[in-house]
Amino acid sequence: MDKITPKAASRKEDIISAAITVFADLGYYRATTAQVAAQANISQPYVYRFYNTKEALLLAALERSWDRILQAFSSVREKVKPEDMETAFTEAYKNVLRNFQSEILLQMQAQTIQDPEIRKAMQSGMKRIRDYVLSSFQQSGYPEPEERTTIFLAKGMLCNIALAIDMDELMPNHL
Amino acid sequence: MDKITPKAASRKEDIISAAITVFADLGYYRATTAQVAAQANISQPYVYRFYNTKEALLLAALERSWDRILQAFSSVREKVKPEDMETAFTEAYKNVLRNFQSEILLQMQAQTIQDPEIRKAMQSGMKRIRDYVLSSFQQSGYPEPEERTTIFLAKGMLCNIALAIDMDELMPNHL
DNA sequence: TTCATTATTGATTCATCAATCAGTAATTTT
DNA sequence: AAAATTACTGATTGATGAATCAATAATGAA
Repeated sequence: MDKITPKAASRKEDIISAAITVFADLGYYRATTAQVAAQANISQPYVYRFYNTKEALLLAALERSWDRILQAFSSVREKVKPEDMETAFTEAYKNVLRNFQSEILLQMQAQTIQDPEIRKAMQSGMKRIRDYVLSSFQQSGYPEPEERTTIFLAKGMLCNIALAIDMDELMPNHL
Repeated sequence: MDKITPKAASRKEDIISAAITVFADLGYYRATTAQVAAQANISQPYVYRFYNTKEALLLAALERSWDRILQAFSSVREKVKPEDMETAFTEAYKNVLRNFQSEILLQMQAQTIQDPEIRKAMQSGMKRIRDYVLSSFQQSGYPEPEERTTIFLAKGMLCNIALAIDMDELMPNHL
């Protein structure tokens, strides 16, 4: 039956946090479940009580990282005047980069993993973000919202890279 | 003394090609030197006659991938009128993506590898490209060449991602 | 307190892989 | 054709890691 007790639920969260840190730092394939366990202060086998495979853990970690970005944008959309939408989104993303670097690095890792399950997760995450940004730009009455969305996303991706390889010169000016 | 015979030089190239394919496909850490060797039709130990470590092989592969892009741009710059520069660069990059997908995927992999040697290689590769594009845009008399270079690179990076996760909707229109 | 459920781990397994070594074939030089 | 150099491989090693199992501790209910 395996009921989900509060304690177990919080363990799951701990493990995801640990996985994000370790995977981002070492790379998914090089990182070991033992390192994730250590980071979460539990034993290696116990990880498998919550995630049946290393890949399931990666998927959970990715889900959190996509939720994070969407959450950041959606908390902005309520508060801000239409004409400030893009600037506000940019600020929101800057904060995600500052406070959740590892989640972004993890996404970058996952971009190049060819496994179908991972690929699906990345596609759907990317689509959620794009759709949200596009519809926000449309609602804000921006001209050429598609092109503007593309450029917004493109700058975001360049930003990720600048962060990952530690090259400030690469950062888009205002980001 | 280990003189470099023509045969050895061509073996080195074969191994790099094989490494690019295998690393891009499986990921650097998951890929094995035996798989690289198989792809190059040689035995696994023989790889080590040319590259002393797996990482040295990755560095060589990365160098080729950066050279490829610079080569593509520089062969364009000679042939094209200043006002067509950006469009021509875009076309040139499109061709690289078409014909050397694996090299791009490999670069994406390397973006998230934290090792100092790899990081240095990525920084210097990225810098070479950016400097070349920027100076080309400047020579072409484009207004705001920095901003234009940034957007050009940003769209390129988004393009890479669209390729990697197989999402055509993400592709910048004209690319 | 006893029983049941939930939380957790030590020890192990089986597989895999980077790197080395010690040697054999092929080719070139003399 | 012998010697020397270059090309190449089989076998091995030592380490490591995902996943499983069998068990023990802790917690809560009856």
